[in-house]
Amino acid sequence: MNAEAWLTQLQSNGYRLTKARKAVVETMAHTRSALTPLDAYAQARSNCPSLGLVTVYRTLEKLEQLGLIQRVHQPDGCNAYLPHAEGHQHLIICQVCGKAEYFDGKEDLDAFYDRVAGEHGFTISEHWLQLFGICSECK
Amino acid sequence: MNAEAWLTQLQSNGYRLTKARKAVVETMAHTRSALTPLDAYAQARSNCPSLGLVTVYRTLEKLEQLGLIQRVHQPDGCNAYLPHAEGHQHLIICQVCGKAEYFDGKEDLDAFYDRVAGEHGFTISEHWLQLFGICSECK
DNA sequence: TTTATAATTGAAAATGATTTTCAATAAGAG
DNA sequence: CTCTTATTGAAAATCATTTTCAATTATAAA
Repeated sequence: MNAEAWLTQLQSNGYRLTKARKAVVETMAHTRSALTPLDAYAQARSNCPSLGLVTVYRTLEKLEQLGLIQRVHQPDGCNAYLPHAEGHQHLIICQVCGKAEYFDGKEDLDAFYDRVAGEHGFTISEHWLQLFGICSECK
Repeated sequence: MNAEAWLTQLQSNGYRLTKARKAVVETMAHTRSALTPLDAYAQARSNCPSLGLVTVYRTLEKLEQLGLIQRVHQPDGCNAYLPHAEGHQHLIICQVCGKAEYFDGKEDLDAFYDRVAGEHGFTISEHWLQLFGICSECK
């Protein structure tokens, strides 16, 4: 998608552009499904065979800190990452192929969240909404 | 809450009622906040000082299989458990004291879920909705 | 360009959570 | 009460992740 922009972002934050980092960025910036460190490692090694798993962990950590990727929680694990989408905080995920898409439900949900929060006497600071199922291609 | 019923449930599934199991059941059945294995271990040991952490893991596994507890995913970890609530699949959780409450939003949300699923060409089999914030007591 | 320096690397060791192994114990059927 | 077998806790094993460290390499300065 915008691997170039990610590299620029890394560089402007004082990080050096190495072959290993470029390979991980390339992988993460283009993925359509959430990748675990091991997934990213396997894919990125085709661009950089000498890549070590440790570097994948370190790069994912930096990308998350810069807000370029985000951790995705799923029934079968919580250590996979997707490109972060600004203002689209909800996810719909295919449990067969793993494809993840963001959707925005702000208008529909905010009033509902407020009502629930009020009923329980809570002040809400964060919310998670994720739908799991099967995409049209996997049906 | 219904620790007795949980013990009956365990027994009728062929499991023996031991002091260690009773202590873990007592803890999990009454908790108002999600407990990690270590949390449950610390609490249950006041009822059964000889209790081992391994037995906590084994008991939580059985309780989950029987549908008496469920795993709760939170920003700071995904290995905590709450009593399972039938038909109330949504959670609102206090990030200060950890208190968790279920809420039912079926009528409000099902149509929305259907619309999103349709727009993305998905068939939905499961959904997660969780609100995080601060409860009235912690404000 | 070349050089110098400090960030980055991959391998190996360390860590921390969870699981497995195993001999001793104890629940519960008879 | 006795016997059988599930269950126990401790220790060892495993697995994902993090840290350590000497070697490498990106990049700023000469």
